Amino acid sequence: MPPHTMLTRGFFATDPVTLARKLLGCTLVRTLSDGTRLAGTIVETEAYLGIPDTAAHTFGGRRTPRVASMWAAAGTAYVYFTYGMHHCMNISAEAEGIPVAVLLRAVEPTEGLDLIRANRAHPAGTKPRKNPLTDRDLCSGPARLCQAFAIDRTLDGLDLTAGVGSGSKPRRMPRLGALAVERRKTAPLADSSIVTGPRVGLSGDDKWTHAPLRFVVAGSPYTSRPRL
DNA sequence: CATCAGATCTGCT
DNA sequence: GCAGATCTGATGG
Repeated sequence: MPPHTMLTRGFFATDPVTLARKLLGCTLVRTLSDGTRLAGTIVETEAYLGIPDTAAHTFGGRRTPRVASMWAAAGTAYVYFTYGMHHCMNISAEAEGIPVAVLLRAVEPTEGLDLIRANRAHPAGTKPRKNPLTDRDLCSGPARLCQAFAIDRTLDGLDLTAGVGSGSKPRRMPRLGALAVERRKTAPLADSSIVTGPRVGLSGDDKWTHAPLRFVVAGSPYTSRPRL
């Protein structure tokens, strides 16, 4: 990916609600070790507000090795494993020491469709899928998009800005550019084309459970369920 | 389309 | 031990 299309640290160094909105329409890019490029347009995000947010992994100031990336500098990948078989990818926001992040919930795949389909049809170490997949089911969910893009814990802690801009050092620097976000070529999406709703999969029942912290591109058929 | 059980593992109690 | 920012296949309308 040409350097000028990468997002800088400054892009991510804002509050998670702002970042969740700004990320819509940007391109998630996964470059495999053999150079294969997988990409998709981000169409759904969720903001997690950290210490006061009962639904956030860092609620109450929790700071364990697993959630270290949420405390890291803006633009750090936070990839966690859950339900015994799924990965989910977030991008940390705000400055180092402020444990907030944005969960990537769905993308519209645009490059590397053949491999994306293969990754979803027959995930590594599992039995091949029984039923056929439609294109809109390829990346319409946080765990689905990780499967499609071969994103797992080895990418946790990666600096998505790859050193562009100023800021602190990344926690980890494995394969440079293995994971990145490209900026939108045009202006950010207008508020009128962003629909909000409550976050998905929360079991609580407080103001955080129902807060409109989920953001989707209006009318996109590539978002997850429940549709807004 | 809606609901539901099962899969399967990590982190924390 | 147990709950969890999930997904799939099956069943019923």
